Amino acid sequence: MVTDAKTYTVSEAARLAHVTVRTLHHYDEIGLLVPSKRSASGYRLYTDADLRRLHQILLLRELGFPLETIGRVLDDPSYDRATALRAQRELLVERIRRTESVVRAIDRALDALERGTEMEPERLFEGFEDFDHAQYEAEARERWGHTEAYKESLRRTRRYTKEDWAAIRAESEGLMDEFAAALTAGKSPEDAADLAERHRLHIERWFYPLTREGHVGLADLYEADARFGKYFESRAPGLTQFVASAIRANAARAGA
Amino acid sequence: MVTDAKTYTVSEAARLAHVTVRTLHHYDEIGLLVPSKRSASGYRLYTDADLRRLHQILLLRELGFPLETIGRVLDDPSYDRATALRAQRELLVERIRRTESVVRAIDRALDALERGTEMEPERLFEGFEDFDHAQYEAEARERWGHTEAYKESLRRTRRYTKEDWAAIRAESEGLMDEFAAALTAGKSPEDAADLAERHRLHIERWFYPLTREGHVGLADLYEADARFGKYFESRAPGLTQFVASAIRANAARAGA
DNA sequence: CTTGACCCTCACGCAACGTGAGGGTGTAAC
DNA sequence: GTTACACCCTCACGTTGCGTGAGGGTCAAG
Repeated sequence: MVTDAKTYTVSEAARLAHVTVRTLHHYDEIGLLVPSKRSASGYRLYTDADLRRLHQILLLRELGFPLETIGRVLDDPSYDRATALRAQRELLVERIRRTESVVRAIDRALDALERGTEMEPERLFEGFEDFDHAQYEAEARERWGHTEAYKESLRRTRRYTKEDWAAIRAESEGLMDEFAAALTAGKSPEDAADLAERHRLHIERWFYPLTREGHVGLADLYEADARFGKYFESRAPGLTQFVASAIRANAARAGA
Repeated sequence: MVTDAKTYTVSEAARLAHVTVRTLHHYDEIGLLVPSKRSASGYRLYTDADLRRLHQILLLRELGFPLETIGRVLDDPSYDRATALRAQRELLVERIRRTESVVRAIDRALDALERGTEMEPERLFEGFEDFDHAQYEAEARERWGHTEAYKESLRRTRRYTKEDWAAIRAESEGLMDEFAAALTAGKSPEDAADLAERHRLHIERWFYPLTREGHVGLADLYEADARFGKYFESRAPGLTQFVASAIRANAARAGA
């Protein structure tokens, strides 16, 4: 691939992308979008590749993801632009559907107004049940390691109801509780291997196929990502390490 | 109208509207949505009317308006729910169109990827040219006083291009510059009446029919709303009062 | 050289909540 | 009556993602 010689100044890039210069400064500052070049006088110079990354950033931002998450996604070794674009497309289509739902609720409200009747509150707020970002994100975090896995989980989860999500959450929380209990009871990671296996099956059932090798990769992710650490540690100090070790113990005994 | 006996606790209202309890606390705190009742123990109790107001809040929030603006709109004496719903509907439909545009840009990006070609940057970011809230807001501020006027201006402005907006802004800025120059030169508001007339015609041309009486109402708004004050004062100290007085002088001489 | 548009870094401030802390209320079960 | 649990209150620190200057440098045209 030929080196891209065309560059844009910060204001040019901002204008093209419909964002502010300050936004681009900020993204540079936090390492989200660092311009590929700087002029001799220190001016930021953005390349086409930079603009493509910016496009991804704006798509995910539009979908409501926090910048920190966006950065992690884009920097993941398994990140693949085509797959990401497709996934983002699906989420955007879903968003359109929801907005259409809001519009229909407006129509019904206008209708009720003209008839002098009242709408049920639930129907008034249709379309506002935005997908739960925390939920999506927690689950998404378990996916990012595997792009194909992400795709598969998207295929599956798109049809999940609130009840499904509630069940997923209950099951997940239950497993975490049991991990915490095992740790508190002084058990070793090897003793918790069954729990790890159940955890793996939980992901397999609800999200995507997960080999034990993949599970170990996930354990690495748990240890590396401070947000997982925060989640686990809030339950029991040392839980992150414990879960990760249990996962490794599970993989090791399967290999035995 | 019969008094509405049905009430909802804060969590019930939050669940119905798909927002958090904290959000409702916050809205109460800032006076945006104050529950109609409180129980003997101090619990917030929301009525159906409260939920209808919340619906409006969420619609305008969804469209990107700041809460302060939302509050002003809903508290305006000329606020009319049906008209507001219709206007919001139109803005939401526009938003759907823009998101569809984003999706089409994704499709083109995927196409280019498969062909190994590159997209023009402008086309990559199509759909992200979100309507300029500051612009809309500045212009909307000139509308709120008259609901019919708002409707008319919406009808007109929906088809305005970026060039139109640029022209509007240039004209508006130009007028403001001339007002500031007149003030700085020590002219009286009476001497600036012609400018006021041009200002009135500017609004008539781009937004809605504006009588001189209506123009005076606008002058009142300029003086009453701190945000206008901020805008004018940033150009020249005392400009708010000057413009308002010029508008009144213009109306007075037309009556002479 | 001057002017005007653009560039840089630095940094205070804000909107809109999120997340506890600490304590009260209501209801059902024991 | 006590306990447990889910919900309620106010208070308040903190976060995210910029907006808005301040103060000064760069570039190109007149």
